[in-house]
Formats: sequence, C-alpha cells, structure tokens
Amino acid sequence: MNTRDDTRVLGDLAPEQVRVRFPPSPTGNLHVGNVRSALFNWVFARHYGGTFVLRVEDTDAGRNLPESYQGLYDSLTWLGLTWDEGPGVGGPYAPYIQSERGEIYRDVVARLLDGGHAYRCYCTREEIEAREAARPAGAPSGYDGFCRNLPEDRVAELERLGTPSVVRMRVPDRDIDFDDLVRGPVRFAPAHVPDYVIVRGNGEPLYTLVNPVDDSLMEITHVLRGEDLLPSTPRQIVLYDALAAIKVGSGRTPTFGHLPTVLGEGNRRLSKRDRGSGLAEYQQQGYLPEGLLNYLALLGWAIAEDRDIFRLAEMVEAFDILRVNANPARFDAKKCEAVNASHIRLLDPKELAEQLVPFLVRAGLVADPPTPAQQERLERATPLIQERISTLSEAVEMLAFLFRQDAEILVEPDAGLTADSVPVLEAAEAALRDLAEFRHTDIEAALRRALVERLGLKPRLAFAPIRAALTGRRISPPLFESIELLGRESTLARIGAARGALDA
RNA sequence: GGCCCCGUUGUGUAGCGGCCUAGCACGCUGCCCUCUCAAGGCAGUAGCGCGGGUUCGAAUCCCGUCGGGGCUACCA
Repeated sequence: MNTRDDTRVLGDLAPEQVRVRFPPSPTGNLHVGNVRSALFNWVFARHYGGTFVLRVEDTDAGRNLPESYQGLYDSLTWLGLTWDEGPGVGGPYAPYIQSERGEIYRDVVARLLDGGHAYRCYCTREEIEAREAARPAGAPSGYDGFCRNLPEDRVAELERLGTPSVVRMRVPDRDIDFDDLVRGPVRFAPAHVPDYVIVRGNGEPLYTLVNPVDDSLMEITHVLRGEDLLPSTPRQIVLYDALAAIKVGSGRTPTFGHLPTVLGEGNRRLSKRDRGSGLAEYQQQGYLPEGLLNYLALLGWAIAEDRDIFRLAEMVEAFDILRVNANPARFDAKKCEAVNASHIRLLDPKELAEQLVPFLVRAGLVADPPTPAQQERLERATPLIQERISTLSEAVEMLAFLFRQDAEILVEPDAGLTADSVPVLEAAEAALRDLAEFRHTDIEAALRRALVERLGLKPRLAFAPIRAALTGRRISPPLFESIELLGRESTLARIGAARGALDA
C-alpha cells in the first residue's frame, strides 16, 4: 500500500528498485560534506532495500590524485557505507570508474550530435567573453548560442581548417521544472539555461555529460546530492530527455533531492581548507564512524523531536527524505564531539578496549599486538575512562600511566605535589604497604582511615598528592581503581619516588 | 549583474492554522553528587529577521522586504 508520500518519492517504482549512487572525485581526502551525501544516499538505499552504487568521477585527469582512489574506498569502508556495485565489487553496469568508460561516452556524443541534440561550437573563450561584455546590463549571462545554427557549409569549412571545437547541448526553449524531494517544486526559465559544454576541445568528456549519462545507463532512480548542484539540474534534465530520445540508458530522468549545504564556522561553506573538514582528521582523532555519521545526519534531519543519538540501523529504519530540512546547516565541532562521546558510551567496554589499541600502539604505550598483560590491564582500565573521553585519542594520556615504567612517570609541575605532600605520601605508603587485600574498596578504606581520619585532611587534599605521584597528573581515572590496577609494587615505588624527589 | 535556494535561541533541530506562556539536543552559567576529571541530576540563559495581508485565530498560508548562501568553467 503506497501512501501519497511514498508515491512522491518512489513514483511507480517498487522500493527495492531504488538505485542511488555516490559519485566522488579522487581529488584527495573525503570532505565531511561529501560524507554526508554518501550517508544520505546509503541510508536511502538501505531504507528501501535498494542498491547503493559507488562511481568514481575522474574525467578531469589533471585534478585526480592516484592515491586517493584507494583512500576513497578505505574511507567509505571505515564509515561502514558499503556499496553494492562499484569498484572492487563490480556489477552489471561496470566499469564504475569513468576514466574507463571513454568508449561509451564517445558513442553517446556521436549520437547526440547525429540527433541534433548537441552541436559543435567553434567559438573561442575570448569571442564568447567579448559578446557577453557587449550585452546590455541585466541580460542573462552565459553562452549566447552563436554556433547553434551554423550553416552546414560553414561548419564544413571550419572543420576543413581544423578549427578546434567543443560540443554543446542544444537547450530547448521551454521551462524546466521538477519536484525536488527536499525543496518541492523548482522551476527554471530557458533563458537562464545556456547551451553548455559537454565535450572539451581535446575531445575529453565533461562532468556535465558523463554524470547524467552514467546515471541513465546505470539506471539510477534517485539523485540525492548537495544543494550546490541545484542550478545544474535543469541542464541535466535536458540531457536526460535527449538520451531518452536517442534511446540511450534507462530513458527516465531520476528524481532529485538537493541536500542542504554544510557550512563551516561563520557562514562560509565548509571548504577543504577549513580545519575539521576532512574525514581523515576525524579518523585520527578517534571518532567512531557511527558517532560522526550520527552527527552528520543531524545536519538536516531529525529522528525524533526529543532524541538525537541513534545508531545507523535506527536511521535506516526511520529515514525519510521528505523530512530532510532545506536550510543550510553549520558544522558544530562541539556538538559533533558530544555526539561521538555518547556513542563511545554506547560501546561494549570490550569493544572499546579493542578500538583503543591502535591509538595506544601509535603512542608507543603498548606492543603491537599488546602483550597479554597489557591487554588485560587495558580491558580492566577501559570502563574507568569510557565516560571520560569524547574521542578515542583522548584515552592515550589518561591511560599512559598504566603502561609506563615506574621510573618514566614524570610529575607535571601543576599536578599538586608540594613539600606539604611528604607526610601525606608517607602515611599512604604505610597504609598500603601492609594491606591484606589490594582491592580498590580496601584501598579506599585504608587511605581514608590513614589520611582523612588520622591526619584530618579534606578528602580532595588527601588524595591529590597520591594521584600526582602515581599518574604524574592532576587529573586521572578514579584513584582507588587506578591503584588496584597499578598493583602494590608500582604504587609503592611511585609514591616513594615522589617523596624522594620532594625531599631532595 | 543574472538565476536559484534558504530564513525558529550562539549552533543543530521539533513545529506542517488553535495542543506554543514555542519542545529537544549541543554550548554556556549556577547548584547537587563527588578522590580529580568526567558522567548523572536539577535549575537558568537565549529564538519564530522585518512589514503587510488571509483567518475568529499564524512560527505555521500568501505577498513584499531585508539578510544569508549557492551557481553563473572546456572543475566535479
């Protein structure tokens, strides 16, 4: 049973016929704005049980970075946004890398030219600019259609002279409108849709051609992409129509949905130069894929009015493209971090411990792989820091004291160790030396007795010096549990060392 | 300049004509808890850009205006 909304989104398609794609260019580190697009497409496909296609758009050879192809695949894999068709997995419409599809494009262009849907343009940039400058102020901008109806003998002559040319689409003189899934009805007047270039002077196809051609050939049903592509939609619709006329591809125009722009701090579009714009940074800082994705989903979509932490599976279940907001959203690093922190707390401690290993290895704190002793200590320590970190990398300095040699503990100057601490450390040493059971409950009881009751110290003053001696820092995981984990030998050694340093 | 999109607290959103003395989250402030830091609990802060309509009634519909953003490549 289709509701009206289903019909608006799916038309006459069965849900499982939904096919969407994510078409990145291999020009470097994936941008969080792109990740958001990938996420919405992936979730959309999964929600309907459709197909998510990965297609690499690398027709501008000059901008491609060879190493970023693999980076793209690795990033998406890390995020868990797996693709059903595309590089590595193949599929019925292979190849999925545009630089390998040149033959296909050449054929389509020839047929477009034959059918009169496109034409060769011999204007130089200078000529186009000069004519544009000569137009009255307020007139529509863009190519003026100069070569649109060149007489045949003129074309023949230009060709004989070897005049360089590009290929342009012949944009028909009619309004172009469509129903945008995010924005509703959108209309463009033809005067503002110029005849645009689809093949470069050197014969290489452009994005303007290959993107719609491949969407048609690959039977893409829905195009969900950034709002910045909204103005190019009418020209693409023209191309879809032409493709249908020359019987190339699916013959249908996809349904569009233009997602709001992700802005950086202030009001600027988040650009590659902005800090916090690249996916790699989030990986390095120890964001969880689900945490990052959850935050990105919040930029334009809400799962419920009183909840904003959810798992990917819940998003898949609840996602509705019609409920995506059209307004541009600012990327808020603090909120992103807070959402990630919530996801860290959602993790099973054992799983968290596992995720921490690479960070500890990189910091040189544990062996790769960790020794059984290190592994055990890590697993016991993880619950102590789980609600104290927002990103995985923060665990490194919190846990460092557990993996360093006693002699390596350097007490930070502001950790709170002063000459007054000596009696406190002595009393602590005495209390712990002969403790029968070295467990945190007993440790706490013994220390409270020795320091709070006998020395009459306020708890916070009593324990600060011990914390400093053991961890070197003013801030640490809970003290008594930490002491238990450290063990009696290390604890006494570190307290002794701190006392010695103060005496000296 | 032209075209297009957008406009609810600092930020992201809920709200689709009466349930709104505008809800939630992040942030910020204070308090409680407390061995530090967190987490948690409680309280506070701050918003419908503006002006006209339509209506018994508008954050919600319409128009205008102002503001922001995007596009305007032989980049994608």
